[in-house]
Amino acid sequence: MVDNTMDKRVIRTKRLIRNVFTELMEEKGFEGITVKELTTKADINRGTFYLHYKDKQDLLEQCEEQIINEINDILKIERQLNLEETLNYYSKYEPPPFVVKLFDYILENASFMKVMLGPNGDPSFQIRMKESLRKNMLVKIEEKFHKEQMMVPQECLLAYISSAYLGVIQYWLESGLKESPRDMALVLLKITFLGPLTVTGFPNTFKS
Amino acid sequence: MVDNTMDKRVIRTKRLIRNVFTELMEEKGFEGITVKELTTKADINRGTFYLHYKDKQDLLEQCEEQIINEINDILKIERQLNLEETLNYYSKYEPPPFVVKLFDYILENASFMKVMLGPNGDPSFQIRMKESLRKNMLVKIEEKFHKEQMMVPQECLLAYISSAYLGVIQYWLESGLKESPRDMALVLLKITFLGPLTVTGFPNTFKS
DNA sequence: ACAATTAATGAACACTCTGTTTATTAAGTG
DNA sequence: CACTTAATAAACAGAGTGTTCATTAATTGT
Repeated sequence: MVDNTMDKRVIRTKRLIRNVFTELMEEKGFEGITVKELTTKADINRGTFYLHYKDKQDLLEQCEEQIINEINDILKIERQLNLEETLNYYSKYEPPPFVVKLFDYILENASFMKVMLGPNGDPSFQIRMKESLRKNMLVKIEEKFHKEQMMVPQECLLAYISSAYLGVIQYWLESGLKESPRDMALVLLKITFLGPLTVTGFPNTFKS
Repeated sequence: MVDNTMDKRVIRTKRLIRNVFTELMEEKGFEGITVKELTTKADINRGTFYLHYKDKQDLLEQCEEQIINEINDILKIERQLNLEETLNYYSKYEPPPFVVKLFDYILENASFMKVMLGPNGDPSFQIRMKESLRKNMLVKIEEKFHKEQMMVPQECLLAYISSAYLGVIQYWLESGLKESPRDMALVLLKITFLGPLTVTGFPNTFKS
């Protein structure tokens, strides 16, 4: 537990640990990881691990903390974007830049994100991701609307959208990142604005 | 590992183990549970645990298997419901019965579901839930539409909707189950058919 | 370039939990 | 009531944990 982040040895060791940690999470999940195996695979002394982390839970939390902070930064920068501006982007078939940036960032950290949001991942990390998405929602509902004029409870809608967004991110990671960040941002924009039913192309007779 | 499910003692012991398991999952998560503590809290001999389960992983899987099977049964019974029929329900502001039944079942098993879908839960269980939802989707996209007429990749839309559904279920469990199963089913129906933007009540000028 | 600093190592420690086995006790069965 | 079998108690080796300490090696600032 030292915070001297300047020393080359510390940087090297921490990077080693984190890389092997990601691999092992993918392989056997957090439960299945032992500090012994982790350090053996990273080719460092087991005692060295405890110089930097309290235990493997602490390692997990430190990794997650960094990612969540960086994602919050991306979403925060352009927090001012309101619904009209977003609609304006949509009318030009152009996704808002901060959504593209989010997908760019996920792409850069794909291996970690894929593991943490996958079947061997950490559900509390998924919840924190949804929390970030909700606080910086594409459709900024809280500021714009009063609860009364909503057709469903506001909390339900926020849960719906933020979960849907995370789900699409999970699909993207799981299916091999074939679409571009820009395309993915457009997908979210389209489904959210047009609605799931409309994007299927089903002739929508009752809506008016 | 015995399958004599008739004996009163077996039923009692298994029920004890599962109840304490749910409590401990809530408290400290799967990682934090030890067979020792589990059996102490359940007031049974540690050896007895191994008479019924290979290890705690096996216990988790057996519990999940049962729930997933029962949910699949609920969703399968009415699998035949097609989009027109669902739209018909919607036009009468009445949710399809099988969606209400799903929420009824979740309510009955609320403590287990809340834990497994919460921050200390099992992400692979969440994935299996989404899988069940996708296979028996309210909007039965696969049968009804060709991929070409879709405005976004079909897989993305399926990920979007199934994740959104699960997210609303998670919200419902987390927020104390205040709404009725029928109300929750209606919420899903509304958001999915009208779209997230429309249900906010925002004047929708560009859609036509 | 060198002395000072400190990260990394290797070995050892007591401790906890695991999964299995054995003989014995107690409960449920027909 | 006799039979079957689930539950118990105690013991076991094995594996991983988190800590300590003396030693080695790498990095830093001057």
